[in-house]
Parts: sequence; C-alpha cells; structure tokens
Amino acid sequence: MNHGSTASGLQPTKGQRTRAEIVRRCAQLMNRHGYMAASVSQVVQATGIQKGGLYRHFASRQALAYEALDYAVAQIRERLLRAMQGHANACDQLLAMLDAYDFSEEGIDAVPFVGGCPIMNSAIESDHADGGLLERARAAMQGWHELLVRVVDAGIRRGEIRPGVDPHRTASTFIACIEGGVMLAHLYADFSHLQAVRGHLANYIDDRLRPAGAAGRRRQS
Amino acid sequence: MNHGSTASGLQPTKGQRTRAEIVRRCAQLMNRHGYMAASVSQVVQATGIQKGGLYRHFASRQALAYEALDYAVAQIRERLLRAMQGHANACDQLLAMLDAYDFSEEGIDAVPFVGGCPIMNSAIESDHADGGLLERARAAMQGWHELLVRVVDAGIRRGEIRPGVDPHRTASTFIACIEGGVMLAHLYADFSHLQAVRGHLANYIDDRLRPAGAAGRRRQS
Amino acid sequence: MNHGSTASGLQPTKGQRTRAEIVRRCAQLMNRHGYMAASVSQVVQATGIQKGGLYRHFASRQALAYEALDYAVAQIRERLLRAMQGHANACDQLLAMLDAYDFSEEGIDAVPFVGGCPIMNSAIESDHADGGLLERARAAMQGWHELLVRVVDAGIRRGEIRPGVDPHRTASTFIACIEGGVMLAHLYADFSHLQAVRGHLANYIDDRLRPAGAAGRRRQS
Amino acid sequence: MNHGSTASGLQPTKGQRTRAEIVRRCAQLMNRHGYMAASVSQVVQATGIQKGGLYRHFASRQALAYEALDYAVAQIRERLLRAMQGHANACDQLLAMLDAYDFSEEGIDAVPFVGGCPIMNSAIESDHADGGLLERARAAMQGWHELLVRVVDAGIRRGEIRPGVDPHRTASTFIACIEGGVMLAHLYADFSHLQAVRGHLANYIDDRLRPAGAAGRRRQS
DNA sequence: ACCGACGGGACCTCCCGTTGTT
DNA sequence: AACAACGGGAGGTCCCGTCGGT
Repeated sequence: MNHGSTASGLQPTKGQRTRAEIVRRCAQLMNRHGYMAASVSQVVQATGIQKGGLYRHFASRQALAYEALDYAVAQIRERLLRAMQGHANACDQLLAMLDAYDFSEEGIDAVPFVGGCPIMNSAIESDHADGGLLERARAAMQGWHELLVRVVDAGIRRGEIRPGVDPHRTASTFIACIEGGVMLAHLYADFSHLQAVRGHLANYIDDRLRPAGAAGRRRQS
Repeated sequence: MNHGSTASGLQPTKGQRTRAEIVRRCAQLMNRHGYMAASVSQVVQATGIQKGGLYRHFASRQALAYEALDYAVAQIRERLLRAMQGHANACDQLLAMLDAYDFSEEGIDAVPFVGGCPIMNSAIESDHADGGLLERARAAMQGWHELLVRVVDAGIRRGEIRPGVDPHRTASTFIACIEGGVMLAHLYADFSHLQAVRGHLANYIDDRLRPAGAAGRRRQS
Repeated sequence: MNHGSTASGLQPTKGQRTRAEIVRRCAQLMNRHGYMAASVSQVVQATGIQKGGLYRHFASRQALAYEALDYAVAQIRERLLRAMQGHANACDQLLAMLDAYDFSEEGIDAVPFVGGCPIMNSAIESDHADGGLLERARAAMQGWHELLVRVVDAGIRRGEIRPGVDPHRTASTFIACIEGGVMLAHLYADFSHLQAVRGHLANYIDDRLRPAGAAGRRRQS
Repeated sequence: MNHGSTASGLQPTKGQRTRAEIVRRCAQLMNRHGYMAASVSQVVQATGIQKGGLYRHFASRQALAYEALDYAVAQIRERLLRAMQGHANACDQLLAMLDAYDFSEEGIDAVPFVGGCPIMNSAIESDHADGGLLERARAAMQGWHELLVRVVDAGIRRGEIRPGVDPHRTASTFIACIEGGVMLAHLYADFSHLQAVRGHLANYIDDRLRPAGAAGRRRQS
C-alpha cells in the first residue's frame, strides 16, 4: 500500500501524483478539522476522489491522516528553515521563526496552513484519540526543539548569544511563546497577538541573549 | 431542559445533584477526548448513567458539551483567582497564574484537568467542528485576558509595574507563554518545560515590568 | 451484551422475547444462506428489526450467527431425542434418528430447518471462513456422536445389539449415512434418497447389529 | 470472453496457459473458501494476477467460480474413474471410489482438494446464494450417480452383483455414505471416520450385493 | 496480455436521540 | 428520575467491475 517512491524519483506516475495531491489536500483539510476528526466523506469532498479510489492509495483513514500530518509537519519545517536562511545572526534566526507563522500579509485563510500550527494541533488532538498521533506529535516537536537548540548553540559559539544561556530552556521558551501566540492569533483571527509576542521575544533577546555591548542593532518590529 | 437552579438554592434535589455530577465527570472526560469528539457512549460509561437519564437533563450531546466546557472554564478561572489571592504584588500575581497550571506535585494525572487547559483545548478544537465551541472558547479566553489586563492596570496604578507598559500586549504575552508551556508540559508529560517558561517570565518581569529600582526582591524559580 | 437470562427465568422481559425471536428467525435464515454468508440486511428483513436495534442485543453479526447456530443445533438435538423416546429398542432408536430428518410429510419448505442439517451445514461452511464456526460445528457433531455411542452401548448391554459391535465406528457410520442422505434429499428436493438410505440402514441393522436369532421383527420401511 | 480452446488444441498460447492456471488455482481456493464466498481479492492473491488481467479471461467473478467448480468436479471425476480402472469386479470398483477420497497417506492438506469434496461443498453452498451453483451441483451429482448406476448395472450383468439389487438406491446409498464420511473426515481432520465407513460398505457389499456363494474374496480394510 | 487506477455501491458497526416502562 | 429498547442514519472498509495505458 506504500506507493510512496517505488519507481525511481524522476517521472512520477499518475498514481503517485494523485496520491501526493490527496496528501496535500488532506493536510489542509485535517489541520482544520482535526487529523482524526476529519471524516472520509470530507476527504472525498476535499480531494474530489471517491472512496474506492482513496483506499487504493491508503490502507485506512488513519494511515492517510498520519501521512497528512507528516506532510504538514514537513511543510512547516521547510518554511521555518527557509525563514532562518534569510538571516546570519542566531538572534535574528530565532525571530524569523516566529515570523514564519505570521500570515497577516497573506490573509488568515491563506496557505499553507489554515488551522494553525500542525504540531500544536496534533499535540492537542493526540490527547483525545490516538496513540500514533501522540508519537508523531512528539517527534515533530522534538525535531523543532532540537533545531532551536542547534541555533542557540551555534549562536553561542559564534558569540552572538551570551555564553551562560541554557539552549534547552531557551528552546522551550521560544516554542511556548510562538505556539501560544499562534493559538491566540488563530483563535481571534487577529495577528496582533502574534505581534505582541514578537515584541516580547525581541525584548527578551536584547535583555538576556545578546551579548551586553552588542545591543539593539537590528530592525525592531 | 435547563434544570440548573429551579428549586431554590438551598437544598439541591436529587436530580440537581445528578446533573452536577454528570457535568463534573463530563468535564474530565471531554477535556481529554475533545468536547465534540467525546461520544455519548463514552459519557454513559464515564458517568454510569444511561442515555435515557442523560437526555432528561440535557437537550443534546452538544448542550452537555457546552455545559461541561463552561464548568471546566469556571474551575480553571477559580483556580487562577485563588492562586492570585495569595499575593499582593501584581507581578507575583502574574507568576502565580502560571503556577496554577503546574500540577507537578499533584501528578500529571491529577485533578482537576487531565488533558491540559480547557481554554486552549477548546480553542484548538473549535477550529474543527463547531461554531458554538468557538464562541465559548473566545469568551473564556477573553475573560482571562481581561483579568490579566486588570491585574496589570492595577499594578501600574499601585506603582508595582512601570507606567509605560501596555496592559493588553502584556496580557497576550503572558497567556501565550503560559498556554505554550502547558502544551509542552502536557505533550511530554514533563513539567520541566513549564519551569523553563516560569524562569523566562520571571526574568521578563524583572527586565520590563517592575520599576527600575525595585528589581529582584522575591523568590526566584 | 449477553442479555440471555439475567432476571430470573419466569417473566421474560420484552427485550428477552425480542432477542429470542431474533435468534429463532436467524436460525432459519442462516441455515439457508450460510451462518457467515447471511448479511445484516437480510437479518433486518427476516426479523423486522432495524440495525440499531439488533446491535443492542448482539455485539456483532458473528455473535448473532454463533447464537443462531447454537439454537439450531439445540433444536435438532431436541428433535432427535424426542424421536428416540418413541422407541425402546436401541435399533429402532437408531432408525428413528434418520426419520427425524425426514420432512417429506411436512413438505420440504417446512419447519424447522429449511436448508438441511445445521450441523453439516456449519461443518462445510466452517472450512470457508471462520474458526469459531469450526469449533461449534465440531462440538455439535461430537455431541451427536456421543449420543449415538450411548445408544449403541445401551443396546449392547440390553442384548438388543450384538456384543462385538464397535460403538464408535457404528456411530460414525450412522452419522455419515444420515448426513449424506440429508444432503442428497436437500440437493434434489427429493426425499426418496433419504428413503434409500433408510432401507440400507435397516438392512445393516438386521445384518450386523441385531442378535442373530432376533432378526426381522419390526416394521420395515 | 470464452477463450477456452480457440486456436486449435496443439500449442496452447500464453493466454490459454494463464487462463488454465487461474482456474486451477481458483479451484483450490474456492473449494476451501466457498465458490461464491471467495472474493476477487483472494483470487488476485492466490493467482498472482491482477484484476485487469483476470477480467480479460473471465466475464465476471461468477463465471470464474463456475469454471473453477467445473474444473474441480472434472478432477474428482477423473480421480474416481482412475481408481475404478484399477479393478475389474464391480464391487471392488465401488469400494475404490471411497478410497479415492482417502488422502490419509498424502496428508489432509494435500492436493488436489483441500476443503473436501467439491460436489458436496457446492451442494451445500448452492442453498445459500446462487441458482447457477445449484444447477451445476445437481449436474455434477447426477453425473456421479449415473456413473454408479452404470457400475452396478454392469456388475449385475456380469454376475458380480445379485440380480435383485436396485441400482439407483444402491448408488444413492454409496454416495450418501461416502459424502458423509468425507464430511466427518474433513471436519475432524481425521480419516478414521472414513475408514469406519469403508468397513461398513465392505460389509454391506458382502451382505447384500455379492452373490451368495462368492463371499469374501477381496482385501479387507 | 496484463497492470494500475478509479467509481460507485454494499457491508458492518456505532452513533445520536426518542419512546415506552418501571 | 432513570432505564431498556429501538429507529434511522453516518462512518469506515472493502467489494466488484471498468477503463486507460503499455
């Protein structure tokens, strides 16, 4: 049933293209309606493919949900990495992560992820229903956390962040602030909450992360 | 169908006690399994009461879910208020709110709310399914936000917080940090993430909220 | 889910009566269409009860099928026992068993078991699909086999059957002949095949079972 | 769609060989799982050929099932004929038929027909579902019955069987005993039941079929 | 000659809510 | 006030058969 990438990676067959499109559409759908809460009928409507066709590509609704989540997490991760690559300084990279969640210019209903952050959504939903979802949510969060730790570590090594800073606690703090801000922005459909958090994190960086003498030479939100 | 408080408020009848118990049990159940995702069968099992009996007290599963959410939010709010009342200084009150979410000494499976913060849970879930849930989640969040605004305002008036601080942005920041921290603690079943956030907020209070001269005279996490 | 005989055995509740009626109707249906092959829709049509109601009484279609088979086997067994009780001589009892399968006077579509012998039917079908069916078919057959062994044993003790006869082999022989005859009668909707087998078994009794001197003093088919 | 024997009978084309292999594999599969109960997926798995390929050779699953049954019946018939050809005496030929069903030396899971006698299986299953199956089961049984009648008739003509014997009733009796014995042997996975029936039939032949003076000149089981 | 891909429908299960009964 | 019993329907899975490629 795993028709993922069997026959080379050059010319995707029709089935592979269909399958990829299903995953893409489902990621959008399920990030709103819940990865486990979305019904097959909704998937049928969202993808334009019938049940009979769906079950050719995925063994179960659950398997499709997992794959959609994996896809969504990969998308978010890519967005984060791309946002970071625009900056050289570790502190700027940290702020860029938050900015990656700000869709205010693209509109709240824009791509890619209506429904908020998939990692947080699955983290919350995993408590409800499903063990497999929990595993995936934890793995996704862990990946993000480790990414942040690496950024902070590198910042310390490069002298962009004070030596005494604890990378793990800093990572947790950033994630908590970002996810909390995303939740508020999404709940109210109002990104000003995210901007408030951004200002807070910028201050935090100045107060506690940046080396004392180097304060304040960057764009302020 | 709203048998909430019909026969005076002194001696609750048997029906009223049953009804209250149902709501209490459902709040526990639904905060884990989702307010809309929890099925009537699960409610029957969790409460030990049969469907016929349930529908005597509640017009629909949805109505019960709303009431359970209201109850859960009220419980959390009460816990927050009680935590605040232990402190006179506005800054301490703010930190006490976060501490109210720390169940590390009571165990992760302890009361009252296995499954994390009901406000955040409903905020996330409201995106999935239900308009009524969204309204309630927003109202609950609004209530909390306003409470924080009042605390900050009062702190400014009493000279415990710097005059220039924006109460709304500060409230948003605290909520974001707390909810993000709760989410992490719950996802990993590990309250150390919440402690990291606590340290961060304590620093933030010292750096940006407390009047300059008054820095640092209270227990540090 | 096993609402079999909870509340005393005196006044069956409405549910118990419904349940019993479902089993009765299903035994008829499933003995024709196969215990596993019969669909829930067919059960709904045969019983006049809807799916929602069915699953209140039985955990699954399979559970209902098992119960229907058990009921059918019990009915056949009762019919066999009643037929035997009309005769004192062991040899006559053996022939009476075959006669119990002869519905030629009641019509081929008569009660109780359109569709042939439930034991044989389940024995054949058990090979197809289901392990639980095989267990039940074996147990039912074993019960019948042991009944025959007891009849032969008693016949030997009372001097109605020759001492040297092997009860087990005799039981197997009778069962094989009867079931084979029932199958033919049912396949062709023609009981003359069963009569042929009856004549054969009567001869067999005279030739090999009855004591030498006592030959031939009973009604011949 | 009937690509049975289009291009002469000398060099079977690749398609014809594939088709024959499908029928052969299906006969094995369907004799266990039921001719109508076996799903196309099971056929796909058993044959290693995909649906698109299957439906090139057969118009429907039903048509394939019929052909598989015909093949199975032909196989059994051939086995019976071959067993008979080893004996000249009619009485020995009758016993040889039963022996043809005894796979105890080849193992219960041996070829050719795991799942018991196809004629009996289809006779039982035909009651369930399908009119076409019933026709075929009756025809197959009729063919066997007539074969037995011819054997008995020839035996009478050659003086190996008493003149007064009724060939039809004798044929029915043999079939009933054999099929009943096969059923027992298969149900218990124990061929001793078939041996019991064999002994019984040998006695029956001595007592009622063989001419009086010619008793006992054959191997006893 | 065969396979991959898909549509539409039937199946079993479970759900929610109502009703009659105790 | 509570339960047992039931109807109607939605949900997820799998089925059979067709069609376009190759």
